[in-house]
Amino acid sequence: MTSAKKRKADLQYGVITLRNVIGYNHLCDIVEQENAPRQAEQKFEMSHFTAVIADDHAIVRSGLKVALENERLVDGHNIGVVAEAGNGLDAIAAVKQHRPDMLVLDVSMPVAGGVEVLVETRRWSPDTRVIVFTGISAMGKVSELVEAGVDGLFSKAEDNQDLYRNVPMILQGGRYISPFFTSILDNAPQQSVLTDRERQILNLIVAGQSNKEISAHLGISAKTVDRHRTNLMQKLDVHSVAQLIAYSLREGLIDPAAEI
Amino acid sequence: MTSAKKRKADLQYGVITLRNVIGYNHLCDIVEQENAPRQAEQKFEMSHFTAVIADDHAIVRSGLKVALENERLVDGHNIGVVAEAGNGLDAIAAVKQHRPDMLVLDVSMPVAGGVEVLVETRRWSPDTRVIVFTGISAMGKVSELVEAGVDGLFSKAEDNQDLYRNVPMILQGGRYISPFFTSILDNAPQQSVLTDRERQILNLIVAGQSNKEISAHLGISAKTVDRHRTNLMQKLDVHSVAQLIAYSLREGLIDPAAEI
DNA sequence: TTTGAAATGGGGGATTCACCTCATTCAGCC
DNA sequence: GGCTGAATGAGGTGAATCCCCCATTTCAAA
Repeated sequence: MTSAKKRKADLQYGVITLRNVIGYNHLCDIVEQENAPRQAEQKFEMSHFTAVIADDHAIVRSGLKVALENERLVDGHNIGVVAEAGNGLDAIAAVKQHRPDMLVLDVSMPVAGGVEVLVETRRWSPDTRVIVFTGISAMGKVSELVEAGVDGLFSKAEDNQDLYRNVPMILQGGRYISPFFTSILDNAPQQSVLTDRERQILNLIVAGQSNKEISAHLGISAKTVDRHRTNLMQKLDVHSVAQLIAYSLREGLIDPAAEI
Repeated sequence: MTSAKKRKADLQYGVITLRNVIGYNHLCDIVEQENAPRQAEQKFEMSHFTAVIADDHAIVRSGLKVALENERLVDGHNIGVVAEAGNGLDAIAAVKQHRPDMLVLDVSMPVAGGVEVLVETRRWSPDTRVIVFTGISAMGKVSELVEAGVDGLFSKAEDNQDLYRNVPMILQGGRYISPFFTSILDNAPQQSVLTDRERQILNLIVAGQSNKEISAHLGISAKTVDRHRTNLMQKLDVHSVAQLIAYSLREGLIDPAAEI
């Protein structure tokens, strides 16, 4: 009971958009399922695997398709790409329909992001191995993915051989995070030292709201917002709104394309 | 003479990094060369073309290589990829060495960006047709590329058929900007209403510097910086640093990955 | 049960920001 | 020569920021 409450708190302010899209009670259900043991081991003897590819760039999808279906790259494994998706919703639909052995996923996609697709895949097709192949390096997103239980995590900026070599192991139930990302996680100095409330207020600050506006929005005193702001800046070692926003950008906390 | 001076002014503060890397007098020389007529017509009868691919993601390079070398995609044209580059400097080196018929280029690359590679290519291999294939949509970068005289401009977010279909025409001396980007250029409201100095100060503001720091950096009074800041915000119709940064991000004036 | 972390709020002060008005210099243009 | 636009700089005002001080309450962990 207490652990459920804690989990609830952990998810509450993680990323605002995520909470708005599917609701955080729903999210808790997903985490319950995700923590249940998976039965991927029964596929040990199979030689043919199905895959779904989700990336907003067609050139990446076609490149991945060629690479995955060429057994000389992914050694000894016969992989067939049964569906491609150019956005998050299409990816979720494809997973529901095909329930593939693996899903290769980008993080930044239109309509629904990689994290949403990951948790929805766990819900509708828990046996699907989810491999995230992305160009981002923002610490926030990376830790989100790992906490959500991604099975494989590879960077587009690195040599693809790392991906091809580890696909068989992941298909057999293994889990692999590329050194590119583990070093990002290791080098995170204070990472998630921010409290839920601080994270929430950071989102409103970078949205361009003043202390007064934030206080009205949250129904608390402007002085309290100021208090949180001070703690925030001390923790992150920045000394102005501009630096605060620059930090948030690097960590992927805000969406550059979002309107003010 | 007057037009040359005007061009000089246009380039002076376009993007600070660009000016720092190669110097703006050098840039003017490149523009002179770029405006000179090209002699690509002599290749009308050739059946084999050489290409260099530059993209920081290996999966995109391999996908492009497969697509370009498949004559069913690029109809009737035999294209051979003679070199690949994962960053801007490698791309420039490859162009110098191979002087290819075409260069397929991404905009956001490590070490040197797509615009720098484009102007350097014009300098060292003026006959090379430069095709930019990118995922960005920031108005600033797009207009920069068009002004620099890119031969083809295609979006990764759109259907790749548009690229494949137009490569032969571009190889024969044509020029093609995808509708995806022309609509971005058309919808630009006021674009370059900012003066050179204002653009420069905007860059320092979004870098997190205070008026005092900026005044010290530029050797002018803090009051003058304040003056520019006020004009800046009036022109862009924003009322806080946060909104200012959000604007700069949308227009691609700053690099989200840059350190403070 | 104590301890501590987190959220809440208040007072105050130094600094900076945002936005006025006004003036000068210097370049290019008709 | 006069005009315009850009850059420069001064003075001032009200608001907001940044950072101290202080306190209470709640809740979970030791």
